[in-house]
Amino acid sequence: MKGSSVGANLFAMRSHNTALVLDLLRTAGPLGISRLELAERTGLTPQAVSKITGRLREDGLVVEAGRRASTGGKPRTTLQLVPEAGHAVGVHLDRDELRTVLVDLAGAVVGERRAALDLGAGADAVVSAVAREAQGLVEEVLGPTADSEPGSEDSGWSLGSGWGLGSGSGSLAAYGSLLGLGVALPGPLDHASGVLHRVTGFPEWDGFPLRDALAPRLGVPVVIDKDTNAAALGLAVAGESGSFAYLHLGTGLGAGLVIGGVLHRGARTGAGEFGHQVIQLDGPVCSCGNRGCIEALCLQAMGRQDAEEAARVLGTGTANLVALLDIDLVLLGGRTVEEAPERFVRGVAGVLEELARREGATWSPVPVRVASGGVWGVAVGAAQLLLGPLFGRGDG
Amino acid sequence: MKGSSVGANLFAMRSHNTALVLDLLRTAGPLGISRLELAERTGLTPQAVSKITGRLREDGLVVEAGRRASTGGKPRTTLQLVPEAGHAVGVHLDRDELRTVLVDLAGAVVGERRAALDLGAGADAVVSAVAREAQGLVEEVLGPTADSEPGSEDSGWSLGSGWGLGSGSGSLAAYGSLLGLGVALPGPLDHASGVLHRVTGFPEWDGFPLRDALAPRLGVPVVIDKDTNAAALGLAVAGESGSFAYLHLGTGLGAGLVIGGVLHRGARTGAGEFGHQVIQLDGPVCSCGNRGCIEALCLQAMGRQDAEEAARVLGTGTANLVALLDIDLVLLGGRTVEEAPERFVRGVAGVLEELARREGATWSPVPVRVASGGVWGVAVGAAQLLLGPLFGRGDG
DNA sequence: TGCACTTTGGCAACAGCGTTGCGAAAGTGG
DNA sequence: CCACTTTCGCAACGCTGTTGCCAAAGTGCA
Repeated sequence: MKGSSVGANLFAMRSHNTALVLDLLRTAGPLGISRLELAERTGLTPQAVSKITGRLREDGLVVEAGRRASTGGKPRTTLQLVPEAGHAVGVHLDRDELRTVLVDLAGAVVGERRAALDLGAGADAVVSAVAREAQGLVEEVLGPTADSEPGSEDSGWSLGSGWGLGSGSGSLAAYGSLLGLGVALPGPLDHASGVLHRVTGFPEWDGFPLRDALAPRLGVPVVIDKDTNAAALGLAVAGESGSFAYLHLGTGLGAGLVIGGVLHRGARTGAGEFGHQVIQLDGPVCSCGNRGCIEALCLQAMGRQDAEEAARVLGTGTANLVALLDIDLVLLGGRTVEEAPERFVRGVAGVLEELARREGATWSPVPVRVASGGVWGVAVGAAQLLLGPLFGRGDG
Repeated sequence: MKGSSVGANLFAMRSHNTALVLDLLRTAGPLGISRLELAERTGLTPQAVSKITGRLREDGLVVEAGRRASTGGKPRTTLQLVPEAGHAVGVHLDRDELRTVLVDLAGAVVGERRAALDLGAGADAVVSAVAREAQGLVEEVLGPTADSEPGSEDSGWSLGSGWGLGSGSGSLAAYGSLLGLGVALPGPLDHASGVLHRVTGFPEWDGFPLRDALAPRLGVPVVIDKDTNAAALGLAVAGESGSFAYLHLGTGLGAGLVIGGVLHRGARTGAGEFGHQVIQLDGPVCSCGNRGCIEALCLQAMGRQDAEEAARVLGTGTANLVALLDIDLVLLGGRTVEEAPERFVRGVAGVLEELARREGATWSPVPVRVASGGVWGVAVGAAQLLLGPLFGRGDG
């Protein structure tokens, strides 16, 4: 579990640099970016960038897009990511609904589905529903399986193949551009092993190996994570740089932490436990059994229709978090926030501003914003569990 | 400020692998470690390890130490770090005293000094005192400057030279093995620029460029950091692996966070602000102007001689931190802890155990221990600000 | 005592990485 | 039309870790 206690070799170096270049190409979007600009921003020499982008072009991930205006010499040729060269399915498994998206390499949502779901209906029913939605969405957007075209389409290359999952089996294995499927859901779980722990309110899920139940059935890699982590990862990939906290107000109250551009999961995927931070010693009893948790105080205030107090409670907890980690930004999301975004932003920002004023801080207070992505944010972030590693985000 | 947005080249790869090998050699201690064992633990091939250790031996950092027992073939040759090949000075600048240590490459303290000091005596006096103590300690332990031996001792190599600080100037520049000096002190400060901000209780230090005041005078690199960060770094280098929090109870109450083996400073060296976490909404007024801070509640309880309550307050704040970051270990240190270690350990551990019990946790509660290092821990950690980068710890 | 066997670790050749030197390509501007 | 600027690829290079091979240095059995 030590940070980077593993030796580097040439392959690792190439992967690192390739991911760096791909990430810049992705960020540049449809406008493209020139080789020299890539060189400046990575610190690599122009020649190294040429070699790397040459490989990417051979692999079909990148194409030349156009030319910049000349500044007195040969104009720069811009390069562009080929979005359809890679896809990932993202699934947001919530207590009462199932949102599924198909995301391309550029991070664009190219298809989405929504279905009602009862998390308490049992493992078989839920796993089947996820498989059905994912398969349906992929077929709808990417068309029928490539198998149906018998001509040996030997254009050489595909991102999704060769994952050693018994290729050929599984309903989605034939889609060459499909990297896999990410599933985001609430309860405590273990990202590394893909096993659930005590999904709150649904004891029958305790210990269920969700990843290993889905992967063989679909024939593509599956990654699972907490909903808050997925949303935070999605925001990080979408362009929020540095260190930030994503606070999710839905059925519960959780956080996703991105520290230095990297999602922080903790040793047991337990990081981000925000709702049960105690900010009122001997306060009201919470559903978790403890007293004075942020969640209990927040719910109590909301029950009294006292939105001001709820925002103050949330703000105090956020101020603790901001001070402890010295982060740059706070993003709010989740159903409850979507209902009255400005109120929560103002409430939380108010507490942080007062704190900064009181300390006579030399820095301006940490900004508070509503997270982009809306109700689909978690599903998109789930897809980024597979796309992120290509760009050097996450544990790939 | 993005994590690792910089391209890697062969030099970077070599540095990384060399640091990895050096770290394992350091950890192995005087017993030594064989080339094959290094290969297994780094994932490098034996031949690569042979090349790396060959360079280190040429540079005088490593020597062959002995042989292991044979297991049916040629016995493994063990390698050992040469501790005296590198040194660093660590300074703990506290409100009323100045502790200075000289640490060798293996992390052993080879000299220490303690002097009374008044942080309010003004910048000149304090800077002079630091310079005097450091210079005195180095001369005492390492002997008179190498300059005094005119014979061209061209054994080739030295860690400390060539730092581009106008070599030759400064009283310590002539010690080839001296990597530099680390200074740890309480107040808010900026690690990157080496500038102090509002050292609590001493407004005259606001904005003082401590690093740039010391470095030219001593002629060696100087790094400054918060006392809690230095102590945490020292513990990480000393062998505490994974993620942990170091809680320092001295004049104030602060924390140092090590996440995944790496010290987390935050964007403005502000991370670890623990004493002013609010855990009692509308609680008693704190010196910081806020209400219900851990520090205020703790001091209040201590004032009532209520050590139980103080430990419970500390435990509650610690439980918040542990849950938020999902860390593996809590270490306690500082003068107040040294006075009654067991009481604090039991108090904090009690809160964490109760929490785990209430949640019916599948994992055992996070362990709580007293930090090794005692009252010299901060000074040793300050020295590790310079030694750590050699072993891949920190921003070197 | 001798010989087969095991294990270590260095030498030499190698493949792959980014780097450097150089030149062709493709513009601008007088 | 030509000098100049800038981009970017080819070829040679230096350096990295890797592989194949072999000497060195032990153990264990006949």
